[in-house]
Amino acid sequence: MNRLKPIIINELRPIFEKLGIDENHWHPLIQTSRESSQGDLTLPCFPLAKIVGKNPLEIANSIATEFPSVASIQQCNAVNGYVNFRASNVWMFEQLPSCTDSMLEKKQILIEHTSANPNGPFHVGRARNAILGDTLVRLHRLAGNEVTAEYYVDDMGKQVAVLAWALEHLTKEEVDSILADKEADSGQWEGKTDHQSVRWYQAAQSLRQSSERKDSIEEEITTLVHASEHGNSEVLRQFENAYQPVLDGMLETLQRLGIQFDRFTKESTFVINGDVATLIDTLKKSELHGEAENGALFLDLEPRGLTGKTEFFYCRGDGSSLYATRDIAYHLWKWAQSENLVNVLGEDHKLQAKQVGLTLQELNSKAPEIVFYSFIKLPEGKMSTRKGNVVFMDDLLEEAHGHAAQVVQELRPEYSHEEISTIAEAVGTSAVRFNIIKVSPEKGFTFKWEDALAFEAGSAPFVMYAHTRACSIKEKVESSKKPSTFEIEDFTNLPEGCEQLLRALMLFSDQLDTSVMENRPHIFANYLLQLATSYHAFYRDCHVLEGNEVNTTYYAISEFAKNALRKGLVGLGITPLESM
RNA sequence: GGGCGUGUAGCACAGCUGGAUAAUGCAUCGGCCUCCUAAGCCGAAGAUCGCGGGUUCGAAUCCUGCCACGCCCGCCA
Repeated sequence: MNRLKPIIINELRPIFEKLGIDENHWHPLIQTSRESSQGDLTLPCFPLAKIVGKNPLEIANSIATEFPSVASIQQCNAVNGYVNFRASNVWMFEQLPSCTDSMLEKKQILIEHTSANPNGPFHVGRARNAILGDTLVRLHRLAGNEVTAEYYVDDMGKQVAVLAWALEHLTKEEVDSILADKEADSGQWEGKTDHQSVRWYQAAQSLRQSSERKDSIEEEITTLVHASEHGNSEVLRQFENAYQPVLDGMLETLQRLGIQFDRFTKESTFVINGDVATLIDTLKKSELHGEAENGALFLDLEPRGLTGKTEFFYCRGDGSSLYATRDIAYHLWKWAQSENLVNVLGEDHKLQAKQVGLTLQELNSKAPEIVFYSFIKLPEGKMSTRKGNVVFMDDLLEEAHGHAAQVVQELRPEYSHEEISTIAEAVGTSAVRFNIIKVSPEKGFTFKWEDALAFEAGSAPFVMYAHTRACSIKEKVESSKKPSTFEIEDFTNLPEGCEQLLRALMLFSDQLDTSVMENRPHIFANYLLQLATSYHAFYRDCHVLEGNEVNTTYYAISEFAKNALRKGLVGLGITPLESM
């Protein structure tokens, strides 16, 4: 309804000039109505009462009385000190072709997300990052922004080192015997590289903890880590051979969720090309610079507002860099690639991100925008690969597919196996995505199968179904032979469901823009539920096909809604289906 | 101990730059397929918005104290 604002403001201007109230006072008061039954936009007059020394009810009344009659506004009335404006049906109908267009200025943006260590299969704990990140990518694209989706590959450091060490030193038999006391692998994912490699990683983790060899193993791993951090190309190649198959497996899983990346940037890049060394030299010259007894270097960020432990270490005593140091080098590089940066990070990275951001500012660069999210827990508690307390994304998606197939089978027994499988895949993956994306990221999230696989109202299939109904109408209209048509000429008295849908469509760009501006996809997800609900109401009240007659007005509205639904679904990474 | 976040019906969740009767879904109870796909629609019931103070014409929303839960406070990544 933001498109209605300029119209209203135009008409209000002379009225407020007469009242002697400055634009700065009344302009920002105009807001979307809380109660849509009252109107579309509302102007509360309470704050104005003080300025002119009048009763707010009086002010509201006089504004409403003086408000001229305009084609775009159906109604302007005063209630309890509020002035309510209601858009006219004709105006809304005219707006339909452009209702999905974002009103924001287009920008260039680099979104880094997921960036999970390639040391094992994707689990649902990591899924929130990937789904949140990918949805942001999609919504920014829907809003017309030029987006690069980027994955930062952690190709050095301890986790990869452990994996590389294990692959070099352990045979399959050794791995099997070390993991023998663990729950047996179902074997379902035997052919998938990430599931294979993770067994070596787990075996190594087990040895590091309890075997007699643990000290020597630790030493070997530490040697590898340090070699990688000094840019040792042979070790880095060994690492790559270890992690690449795992990463490929993870990406395969993500692909199934519709998640893809434009670019992969390796952490080691900035060690090898000297950026990290240059950065360390620069930081040494900072006025915040400090040095520990063993030669390790830090920045004291206290003067920049950090509290608690304010030393931020960027260089070890042996001269090697730390993860955060490389991250800063990476960010300096990213700023050269794009005007806007967004990172998606777990809440455990808050302090780290603060340190990186402050240091970037210290270097006359900027801190990126960051979307933080809380972790996904399981009902049994925190997810932990070591304890085997994980739900693998592959298992989840398989389960979702199976469950969806069962539902389709029951609901549409006439469909072929292939049709059922296609629908089940779309419904299953979409439901998983939607289940995670519809809640605000800072909210703690407990993963429950029953929620992920709930296909009723409030879920992805609910929205998909609205789209399907619209597709079905289109097909019926197109296949009916030379239907007679009629259109509605009087828009003043449309059925409730029709008005509701028009109103919902008018909110598309508002909601998309807010969602994109604030980087909060759940806003748009919830809006899409509202849009679907409204379409169902329209479907209930307005029949496009009545006998052999096509109501072209309704048909036009249905088509615009179908388009909006499709765009919205794609924006959330949900697969729009023609039939389901 | 310090920092950040969360606390809204039985469950889950929206609303948080202060505004009207706190929105939605699940679960519960009742109704709708001779009518474009019932994965839908209609209705009922269900909320001391964690607790206490404060600011205000007006507080779920802002301030403050307390309580509960989560995350962080590595020369790890």
